[in-house]
Amino acid sequence: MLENADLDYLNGLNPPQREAVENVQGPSMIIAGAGSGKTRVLTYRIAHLIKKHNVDPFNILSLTFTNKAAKEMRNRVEDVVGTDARNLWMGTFHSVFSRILRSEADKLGYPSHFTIYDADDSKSLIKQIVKSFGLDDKVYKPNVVFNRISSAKNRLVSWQEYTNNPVYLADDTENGKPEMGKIYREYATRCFKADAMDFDDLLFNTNVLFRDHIDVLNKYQQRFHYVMVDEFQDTNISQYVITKKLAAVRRNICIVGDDAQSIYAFRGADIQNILNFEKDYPELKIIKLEQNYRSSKTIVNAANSVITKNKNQLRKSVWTDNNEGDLIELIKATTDNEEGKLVASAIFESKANNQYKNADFAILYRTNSQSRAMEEALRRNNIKYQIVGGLSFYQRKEIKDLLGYIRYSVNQNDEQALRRIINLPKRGIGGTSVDKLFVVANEQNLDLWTILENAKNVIGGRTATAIDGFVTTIKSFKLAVEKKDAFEAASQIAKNSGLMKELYDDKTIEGRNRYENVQELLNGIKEFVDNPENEDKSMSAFLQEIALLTDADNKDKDEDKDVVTMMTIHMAKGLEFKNVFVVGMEEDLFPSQMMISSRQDLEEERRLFYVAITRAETKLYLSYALTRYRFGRLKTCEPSRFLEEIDKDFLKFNAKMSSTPSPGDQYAKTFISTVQRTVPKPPPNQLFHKPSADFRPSDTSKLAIGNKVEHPKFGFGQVTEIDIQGANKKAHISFEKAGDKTLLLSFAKLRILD
DNA sequence: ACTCCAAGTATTTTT
DNA sequence: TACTTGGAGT
Repeated sequence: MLENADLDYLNGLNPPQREAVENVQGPSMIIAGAGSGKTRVLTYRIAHLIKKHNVDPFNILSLTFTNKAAKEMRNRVEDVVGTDARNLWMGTFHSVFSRILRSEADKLGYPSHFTIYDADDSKSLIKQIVKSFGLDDKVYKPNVVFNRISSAKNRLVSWQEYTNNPVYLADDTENGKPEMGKIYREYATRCFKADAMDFDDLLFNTNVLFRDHIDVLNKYQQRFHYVMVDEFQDTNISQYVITKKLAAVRRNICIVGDDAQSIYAFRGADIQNILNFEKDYPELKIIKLEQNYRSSKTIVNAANSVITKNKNQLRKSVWTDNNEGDLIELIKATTDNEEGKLVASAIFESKANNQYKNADFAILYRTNSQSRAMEEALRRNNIKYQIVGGLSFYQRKEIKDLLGYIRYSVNQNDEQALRRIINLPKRGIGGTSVDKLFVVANEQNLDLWTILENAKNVIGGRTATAIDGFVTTIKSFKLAVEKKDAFEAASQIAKNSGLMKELYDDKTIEGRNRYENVQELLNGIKEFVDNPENEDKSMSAFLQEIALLTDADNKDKDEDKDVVTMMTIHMAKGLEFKNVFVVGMEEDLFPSQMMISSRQDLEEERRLFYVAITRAETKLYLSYALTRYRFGRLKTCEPSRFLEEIDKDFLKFNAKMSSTPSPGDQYAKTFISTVQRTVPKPPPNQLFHKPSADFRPSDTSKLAIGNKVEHPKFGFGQVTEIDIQGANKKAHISFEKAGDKTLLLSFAKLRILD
């Protein structure tokens, strides 16, 4: 038996938390409200399994949403149970199952050193396919095609099923993209030929593996006695099926989630998974964690007042014992730049008044492009900051270039890597030649490497010589990668590929930066090799590891720095800050203009707002601008509808708002009175008109009385009058459903129909 | 084959 | 605005 002191960690838990920790046998579902101590519960639960129930860490599988969360949780478990925690199977779905796929790859016809295509690789491959099919890439936009394929895979629809299913074809035809199935097929085939899997394949192929190889499934079912899944609301069907199968024998599965924080439906996440879970496990134990330890009463209640506007949600009431706290401060700015200025000075003041550090502040926004104005203002005020996300380290050109060489040295079938590096640095192998090589490879059904080795048979003089040189280089790299550890091989590749020299010769500031970035990558590889926890020090092991890293995972180096953190709301999920600014609270920006056409999308957007609010511990600021630069043009903005959805009792207007009058100011005034009087919302048909697929704003300068028009929100209507007051041209339009409106032509988005 | 310039187009979120 | 793409010229 264990000493009581060993189970000390149980004492700090409230009753439902404690129940969640102690209830380890059988299936359980923990609905964890924001700030309810979820991570604590999860780590203690794992610790409890190890300490109280003597479970071997090797038999515990814990799946998280980000690498960062996994790392943090492992460390916290280690604090309780010691170094045993290192043997836990802990990581993201993608990283855990890519590891499993790596060791079982041969069963699927893949080599164990298969490449992982990132989204850029996937999209450029799609682009090439669309082009080779002679299709219009304005119709078959890489992004759209990629999302379609991705969502098929996430629902476990293979290209075979896709192309055989008339429903998909009908759907695609209706959308003007009847060739979608053929593209999916070609895409999947090309990935397979390249020994490559994209992100979705990692999960899709795990499903294939478990479906077609019962012995393999069995092995892992026996291995994982206990399965835990964090952020369950963000799982897609593919992930759901994997966990269900893994836990099918022992049924010791624990899922943790919060439907109110589901913000990845756009990527295939399905809240339905939570409901299905109840059906799959009738003996399911449901535990709700509803006490919030993070935020003030004001913040918790404000968040609640917002989320109740959503129709689709599980019943749950989050509450807190914390102080009332300050009111939520509303900041109105004239322009996006002024918004930055006001945020910076609010931070400056708050620091002075409350002895806060920079690290006590976070600025959250809907889109990465909003960081610019904030950055500038903070820099001018000498406030140190860091931006998390955006262009990640591994997405920089110089890094991708070197990784391209490394990837191709590991896997000569990696088509996308080859395309990137074959003429880099310039060696006289142009696009036409490369295309020709691909065509020949296809015709003779040979792999590209073979064609390259025998280039003389395919292509003339100079180019063939250049290709020979390239092949020789790669052969030496191939040898290095096979014989040496990752660091030695990478150093050799960096030097002998000519990439380093080219960067070194570039003496501009950006050039210096790029050179340093490559150095940093090499340092990273050195660290990887020197880390005793990594048994496999090969280049291909390193590639596997970094393919799934994101910017957020890399930032722990700077964690002790005293800086203001800026990031998108998506990236902020799971984090908390004393003071939070949510900026850009404007219609069409937040909620995003692409998310207002359906109830479901709007609800996801509202959950995103809920996530943003609940990041704050003591004080929340919401800001909006009346005008903002978008696509290089100044746009007039309306305050976000979400502002009206917060119970007015929790709001306070900032006294030092901009005094400069501006054309959009009327909107702010009407809005203020709206907030104070809680005026009824615009009728739903106004909000939920779905713009036609081909909606594109017309040039409204030619707009005339009698024109029929379409407006993205108001729907169809007819122009009844046009009046010009100075520079302002207004059109009176009678809409079929939304009634009569007067619109400023300088910013109304109208499509002229006749 | 490469370089440069003009024109076009895009900004939602990410493992 | 800022990046990518396509075309012309070398």
